[in-house]
Amino acid sequence: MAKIATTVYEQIRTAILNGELSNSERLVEEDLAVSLGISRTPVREALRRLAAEGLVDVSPNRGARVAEWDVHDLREIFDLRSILESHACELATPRASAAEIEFLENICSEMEELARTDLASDTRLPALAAKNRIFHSKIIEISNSTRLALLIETLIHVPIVMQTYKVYSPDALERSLRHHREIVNAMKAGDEVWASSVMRAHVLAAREEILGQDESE
Amino acid sequence: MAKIATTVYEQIRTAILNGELSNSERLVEEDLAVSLGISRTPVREALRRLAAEGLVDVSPNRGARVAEWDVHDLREIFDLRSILESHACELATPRASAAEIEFLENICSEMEELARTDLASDTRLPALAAKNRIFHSKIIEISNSTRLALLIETLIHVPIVMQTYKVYSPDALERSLRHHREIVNAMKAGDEVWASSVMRAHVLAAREEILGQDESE
DNA sequence: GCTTGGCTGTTTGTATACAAAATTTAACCT
DNA sequence: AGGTTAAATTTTGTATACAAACAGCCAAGC
Repeated sequence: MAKIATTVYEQIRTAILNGELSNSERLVEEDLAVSLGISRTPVREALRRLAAEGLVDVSPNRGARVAEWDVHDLREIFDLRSILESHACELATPRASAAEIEFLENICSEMEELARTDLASDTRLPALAAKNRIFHSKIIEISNSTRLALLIETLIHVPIVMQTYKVYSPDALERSLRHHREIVNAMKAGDEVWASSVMRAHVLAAREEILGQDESE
Repeated sequence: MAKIATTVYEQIRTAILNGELSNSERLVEEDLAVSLGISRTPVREALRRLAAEGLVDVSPNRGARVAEWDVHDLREIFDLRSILESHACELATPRASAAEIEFLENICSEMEELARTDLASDTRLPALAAKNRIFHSKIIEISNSTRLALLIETLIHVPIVMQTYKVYSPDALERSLRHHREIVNAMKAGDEVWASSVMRAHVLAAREEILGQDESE
């Protein structure tokens, strides 16, 4: 029952992230409002929030379009993620409690289990992506830096993370899961240099996996 | 004239940054609107933008307050700045043209000149802070990464940078200027590791200079 | 005396109405 | 026919009006 503006924000957001709104499509406030059965005011607020996040571009008096990113943008995003998430690891390592380590280990086990089984099911990839997201979020949470969390948040657009697993080869997937394990082991050992290095490699490996695919298009 | 929302956004922003709106003061939409002679709508938009930037906190149905930061927040900000700005240096170094290097050298000279003279004038510190900002911005611009620029932008709240120079001892000021020179030299030499290392040190030194003062309060 | 419940005033959230700007359409002139 | 201008339509920006949520307060009950 929360604010309509928040609801519509999430709706538009997921619509963009699922590719339902295609390339640089215009987002007319009135149209969105009537199609959602509400007024322009909350639509407007939602669009501004999306603009602040970089998911849509707005020009004065000319309205909003869904933002577009090319290979260069993706490189930037993964570069920055690799830096910021490895920093999160560095901060998190000396702070992580035994319970938190265990939590991360459980995620690892669950993901490994998912990867082994259910190869046919099309719920497998979304499930893996969701667990992956929890894993990374947890480390950021442990790092206990609100601003760092905020920066990474604005950088990670879920659809990309989602697609990550879509294009993953079985080999890349296994490497990814091994990275997760290694990160937790490093944190458990209290070795923040080790942990942050693996995280850096982890994100950069994902970058190459995705960009390799993209360039073949 | 341009959009009222943008104007009022800038007004509130500078008011906050100049400390005219004190500690976690409530920002009532109606009050701001009447005091500016406009309606609530653009005020609302301005407040949301400021919230996205982290300059104000808004709670649902409870309105906006100016955000507050403590020593811990400042540590976070400078830590992240040190990482991101040093990354900017790394990216900028192989890209910098001769003209851009010269531009940076000129800024260095101008700042050194300012530091030497005008010791009494109270325009000296604002002038130094302004040049300092241009120096850092230029490097970020050369790095040619829009997202990186965006992240740093959201991190740097001008008042803090301003205060930086206010609390600087003559010794710290000289070190800061020498850092700038060294950064440019490293970039000129095409040594991105050198350049980014100095930048990292530069920002971390600023952090200690400021936090040392803050903790004595 | 302390808590609890509802009342009132204030403030935010949403809807609608109107004004300004931009884009499209159409007509006009050469 | 082509291009230029002017009206018409669409769309954003701002103002206002109304509804819902919240905060403070007083009174009633335990």
